[in-house]
Amino acid sequence: MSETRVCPECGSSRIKFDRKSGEWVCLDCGYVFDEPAVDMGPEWRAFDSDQMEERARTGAPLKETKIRKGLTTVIDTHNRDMRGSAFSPTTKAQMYRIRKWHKRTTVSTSMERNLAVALNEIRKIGSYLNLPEGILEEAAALYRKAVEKGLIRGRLIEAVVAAVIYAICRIYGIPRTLDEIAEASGLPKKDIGRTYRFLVNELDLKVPLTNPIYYVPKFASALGLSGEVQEEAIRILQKAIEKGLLSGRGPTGVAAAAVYIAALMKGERRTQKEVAEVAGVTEVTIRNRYRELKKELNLPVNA
DNA sequence: AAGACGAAAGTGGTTGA
DNA sequence: TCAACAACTTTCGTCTT
Repeated sequence: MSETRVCPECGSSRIKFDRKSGEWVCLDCGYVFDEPAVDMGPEWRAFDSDQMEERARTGAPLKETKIRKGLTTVIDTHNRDMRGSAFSPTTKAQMYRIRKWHKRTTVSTSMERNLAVALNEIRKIGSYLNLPEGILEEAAALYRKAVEKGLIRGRLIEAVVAAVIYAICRIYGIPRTLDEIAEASGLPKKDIGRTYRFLVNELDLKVPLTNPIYYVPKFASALGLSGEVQEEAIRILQKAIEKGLLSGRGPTGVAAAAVYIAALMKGERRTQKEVAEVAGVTEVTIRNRYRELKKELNLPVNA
């Protein structure tokens, strides 16, 4: 949060706070900043989920996400007043307009309710997977887009949320596998995958294919390996990418093999089983990738 | 005895007719 | 909609440390 803001559109530093809309606006080109003008976050910090629950004093109760909590009102269409006599044409027209707007505002709140449930779910999965705040914001934005396009109908909110999070993670290079998302959301992998593909199609998302390098730090730290090993593994992967060895291969398998080899080379040996465990693949896959990498890059692994 | 290796059969998902 | 297909898993026997 620096004081000297610069407009990303035109480079001007003449940024002003617009009280009406509550946003920061560039005076030269009218660019509106994304960030909320007010820090909506809590003034306290929580270091684990227990503290989070303990310290939070706002927000919806976690257990009680009942959709029908609000009362609903419907205006009838009899066009009679309380004594049963018919409305005059003027009143009738007025009532028509009232009904119209009543309906419209009700529809919009049902969307809000949908969004509220989804946001709750996003937070839940996000905290389970330790996702950064910005990613959750992006996920929420994408979900909103999906709702506006009417893509939720006939689908579980949870499934859409999981798919959205998976997509955002891939777009931003946060290494989370479909398996992890499935576990966090309690939904079968199959459903999430299907919904994910649907969203990618409908929303024209451009999702880059996962770079195995993203997984290296994750696996290495889970195995307690040094930074040197990480660097070596990344070097191996870069060479493999140059040689086009990775097409069609699962990114986790390749990353796991690279970490395994790097550990071997740096004398921090881990068994294939251990590596397979943290990577969520089998030993056999690691062996196959290992064989390919060793042969194609003729690596100096003691044999 | 544990880990590494590789062959063979099985599985779930994608693709193209 | 169905069959072919590639990647990956499971299982199991053998070899190495």
